[in-house]
Amino acid sequence: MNNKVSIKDIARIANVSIATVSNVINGKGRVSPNTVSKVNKIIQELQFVPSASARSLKDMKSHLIAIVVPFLEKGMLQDNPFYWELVRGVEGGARHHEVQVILLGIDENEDFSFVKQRHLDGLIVVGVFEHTAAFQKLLSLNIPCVFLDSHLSNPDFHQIDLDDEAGGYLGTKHLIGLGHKVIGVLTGKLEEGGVNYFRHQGYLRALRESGIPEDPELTFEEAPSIQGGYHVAQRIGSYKSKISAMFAFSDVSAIGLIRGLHDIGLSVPADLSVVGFDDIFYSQYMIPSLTTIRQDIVAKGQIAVTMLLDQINGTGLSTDKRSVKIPVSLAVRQSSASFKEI
Amino acid sequence: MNNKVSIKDIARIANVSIATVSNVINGKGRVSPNTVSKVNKIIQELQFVPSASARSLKDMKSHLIAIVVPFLEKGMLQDNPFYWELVRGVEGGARHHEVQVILLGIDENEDFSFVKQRHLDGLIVVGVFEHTAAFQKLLSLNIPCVFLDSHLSNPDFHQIDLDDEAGGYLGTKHLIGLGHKVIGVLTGKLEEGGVNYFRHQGYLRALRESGIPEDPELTFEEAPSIQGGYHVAQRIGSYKSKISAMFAFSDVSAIGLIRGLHDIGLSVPADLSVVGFDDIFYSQYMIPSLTTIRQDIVAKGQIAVTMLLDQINGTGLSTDKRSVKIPVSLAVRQSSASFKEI
DNA sequence: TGTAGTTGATGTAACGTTTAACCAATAAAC
DNA sequence: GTTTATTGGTTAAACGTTACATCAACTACA
Repeated sequence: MNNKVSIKDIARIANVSIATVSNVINGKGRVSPNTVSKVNKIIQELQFVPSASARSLKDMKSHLIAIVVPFLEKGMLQDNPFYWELVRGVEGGARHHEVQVILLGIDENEDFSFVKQRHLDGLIVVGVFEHTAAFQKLLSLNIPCVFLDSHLSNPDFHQIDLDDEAGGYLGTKHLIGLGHKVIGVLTGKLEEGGVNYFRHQGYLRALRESGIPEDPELTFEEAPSIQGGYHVAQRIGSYKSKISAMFAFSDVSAIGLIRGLHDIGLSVPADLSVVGFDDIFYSQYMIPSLTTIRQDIVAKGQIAVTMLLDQINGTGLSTDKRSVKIPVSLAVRQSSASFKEI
Repeated sequence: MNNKVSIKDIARIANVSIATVSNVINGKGRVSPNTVSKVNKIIQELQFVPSASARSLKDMKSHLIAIVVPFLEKGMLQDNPFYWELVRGVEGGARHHEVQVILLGIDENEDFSFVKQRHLDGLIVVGVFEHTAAFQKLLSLNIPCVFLDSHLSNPDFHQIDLDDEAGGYLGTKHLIGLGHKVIGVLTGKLEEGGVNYFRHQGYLRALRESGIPEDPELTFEEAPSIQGGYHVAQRIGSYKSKISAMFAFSDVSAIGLIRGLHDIGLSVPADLSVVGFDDIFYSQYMIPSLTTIRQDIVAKGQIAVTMLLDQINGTGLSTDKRSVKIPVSLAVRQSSASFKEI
């Protein structure tokens, strides 16, 4: 009843050509003020909305972007609120710029055919590292991308990264400052060039700086999930006498860790200090509230959209700001406390 | 370099007409096995992918669905992991059926023009109630919708609802069973016909059943956010002597509540019992772990996709299963305990 | 008075598909 | 040996836009 009205109908009713209608819609070409308002009125009345498919067929642009996030488990997006905050930022940013966002999970051998298929204007890619097959395929697509948390070495890529090394350093330094000497890290997978790698580098730097020798046994490469954290807690039980603090490279794993410790009778921060990473929204509401490395995730999503759109539209002084490094800060809360000899 | 290959190129190289190529792609029409394989080979080689815009221009289908969720704050999706779990379910379901998902936040006066514009095949709508302007506009779009948590009275609509009344009843009954008699509820907005309304009805039924008189002062209509919960805790402080248990109609508000109580020196469950609603992933890991009304949010998202696609494709025995009511269950954990006279 | 420029508008090709209508050749039926 | 089906394929129109080329009518200018 209402979805069949096209530019042709408008033209017929307004007694002008479709070209004129098109011009009115796009504010291009030359058309008299009278005609403009006449056409616009009819457009209003008929609730005409130009067809996106027809448009993209013409100009090969879709005004669609996608946020691409790798699966961790098979076929399911990661159950980490971090992504939701990111997505919220992206959605908000996109909404300002009148583009829409497709949400896409990918696994290692994604072929990205949907990109061509839908003529996607650009991609916001989260956590895809340089040496992966997925990354190579992404490059061969030859479309605007903004890489988040990917730490690409090539400065030509548009990317937004946290200062992960600084984050790792900051958290560790904080614990050292509290008197802790045996500090474990729950890193997640330590791929060279990945976020966890850099955080770990920061951790090592802080240790060196304070003359604390590195103990490889203190690095737990468990999955950065809530369950991962929980499991590590069990293993820490046996190190009880040694480890007095843990630095988890994500808030969710810190949460799992704290709960796991609780379940084996260790309480935070009395028995063990814990520092997280990300500052997801309820870190400050949990009990104990979580000391963590703070980043503004929502803002990150918003910036990503802006960068992507600059790139797509060729606007923006993109030459300078290809690579954005977001600073981190330390949010000191209740989960970390001074070292006390037991 | 690689994105300009069209059906025409395939046709030229294979020495057949574009119609034949189209037939091969869609498995329609009559075409000899030889030709099929010849064409397919070339498609492979050239990495041809049919253009979605051209397709939808023809058949007015986009193979795109949207998940529509109302803003709470202005212009930003709600910071509640509940939505992320839902979105994860939807993405997973959609992926199985080769459709893609657009994520859309709306405010009260959304005009939904993007639906026509993009020829969206269908919508998964979360928490839009019957009497709202948005709902009316949605109806006038005349496209397949599945409504989640909307409790529409008209049985013709495709909808998935929780048995919210039962949830409200279950949680309250649990607290009563523990000996609590003065039980507050943190409801969120109590619009008639909304989820909170039904949960509240369940609460009232449980009270009646146990001969406990309703006290309107015990119903806190604060925002169902983590901050909302936190604020209510302050107000409860003054009721301290009265209230011995709180039932929050979302896990996030329960989290805020517990934290708020903690900050005014009340601990859960020693001083007050708290029950939540939703069972988001974090609830079982927090300290104390949260007694809550459990629903499988991810599954809800998956079911929604299936229902929507049945409706779109006209497949499915949709006549029977227009309206799905999902059962709830009680997950008893640590945040609720027996009533003790102080 | 002719030339040039401007304004407002039109006609039409093109984008990449799908599909209905048509057709030639071969096989089957009587 | 003519009709009738079936097989394998082609042609061309249509979907809703945009953009280029064209044009008629004025206005300005020398």
